[in-house]
Amino acid sequence: MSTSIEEQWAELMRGVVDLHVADELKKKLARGKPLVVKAGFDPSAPDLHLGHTVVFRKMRQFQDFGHTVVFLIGDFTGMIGDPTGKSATRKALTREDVATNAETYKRQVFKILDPERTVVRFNSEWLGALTSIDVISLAAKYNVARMLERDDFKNRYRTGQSISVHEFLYPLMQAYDSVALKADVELGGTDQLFNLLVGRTIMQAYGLEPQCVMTTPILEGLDAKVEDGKLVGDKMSKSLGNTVGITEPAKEIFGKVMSVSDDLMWRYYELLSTRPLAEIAKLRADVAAGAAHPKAAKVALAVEIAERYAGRAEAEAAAAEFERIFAKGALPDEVEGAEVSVEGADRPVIPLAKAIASAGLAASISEARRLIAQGGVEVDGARVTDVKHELTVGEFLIRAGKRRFKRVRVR
RNA sequence: GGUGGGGUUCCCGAGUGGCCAAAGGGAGCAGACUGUAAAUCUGCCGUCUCCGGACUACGGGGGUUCGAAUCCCUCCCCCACCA
Repeated sequence: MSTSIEEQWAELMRGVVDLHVADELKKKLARGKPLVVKAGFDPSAPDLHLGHTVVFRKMRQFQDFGHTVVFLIGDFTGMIGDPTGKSATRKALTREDVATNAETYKRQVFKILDPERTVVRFNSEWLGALTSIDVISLAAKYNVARMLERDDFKNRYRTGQSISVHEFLYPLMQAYDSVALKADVELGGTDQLFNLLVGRTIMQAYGLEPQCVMTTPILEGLDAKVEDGKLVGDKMSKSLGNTVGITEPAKEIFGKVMSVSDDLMWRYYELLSTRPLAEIAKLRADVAAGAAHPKAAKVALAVEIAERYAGRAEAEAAAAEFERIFAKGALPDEVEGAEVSVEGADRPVIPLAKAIASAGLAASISEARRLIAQGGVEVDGARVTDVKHELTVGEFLIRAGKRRFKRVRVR
């Protein structure tokens, strides 16, 4: 806790979208006592990606300044189901599921968080103990008009779509978590703003000092692009296939980060890098002025991220291999093997297109033919453009496109 | 419950009897260029092929027709507005 409040402040505000209320937070920090920083997570199967890490990084910053982070697993609220549209009744998780998922969370999340300063809690602990009377008196502390201010509810109410009564209970339960934990700060994505603010109101109703609320942005997916000077793109999400999972191998993490557009790179720098903002700003200015190379900047970012989740040696190896394959056009470290059979004893050959398809280098023979015709195929280092090319018995190194290689044995 | 609008190739979306393997966009892939799997440009983008073609495809099933994604019947599923 030797860091000055001013220094803490600058880092803590980094990448933050909403903060309620700045003065209160300053006051809390000024007391010099470790704050209780809470963030809640759904107990369904966690498969964390970089998008989730934005809030984890913010949690880590608090830890680095000596504060205590409560990693709250919403096993009880998970049973209510987050009120988001009509997403069919979610299947209830068993106690074992929750326990397994919690372990998975820990394994992944401690790549970022400091285990020493993290307290893992489950909200069934206190929510499960509430009686009906308790729940009703909790419900009495908030009113429907304000509940309907939430965008999601507002829209559904306006258009006459259904809002189940229990959905109103979800934010209240989440708020009660803050009461139970006496949270000083609650963190969440911008989509959580309303729920987090309910926490403030409810805490006050229980006679507690209200928590401060801080939201972090929803990270754009790998495919985000810049149009008219603005970053546009969907959020990073598993179902959109534009994620980088934090348990992926270094090679994947590195390659995926490298595939991000130059514009998006700066956004990732801001939200995912641990480098000081001033340093990033300088790097960006240097790149813009031609004094620094954008590729070098991207490599540095990709290494930083890959290193954090896959280890230093792995990250460096991934970077080296990337350079070798894409910049110099050399072979990857390991080339997978595949076996294909010739057409028959009387004709001991196989059309190249067919070999490519059955070796799994192309989805179909037609696709393999196109690939050949377009000049995307090399056999033992020599480009083959003849669609009718045939391979005889033997072993060949086949390259299909830029990054698919296989050592194919024809027999 | 009533009324209206829909379900098309990976996604969005045009097509309302033959010129439709089906416009356009996105995604994806390849090539060129480069600074990278950025950006940009060009091309490809159902399957199989003895490269002549053949086959499969427009929610499911049935029918009309020489011929249907397009017309008719029926079933299933969505969405919008009204109560």
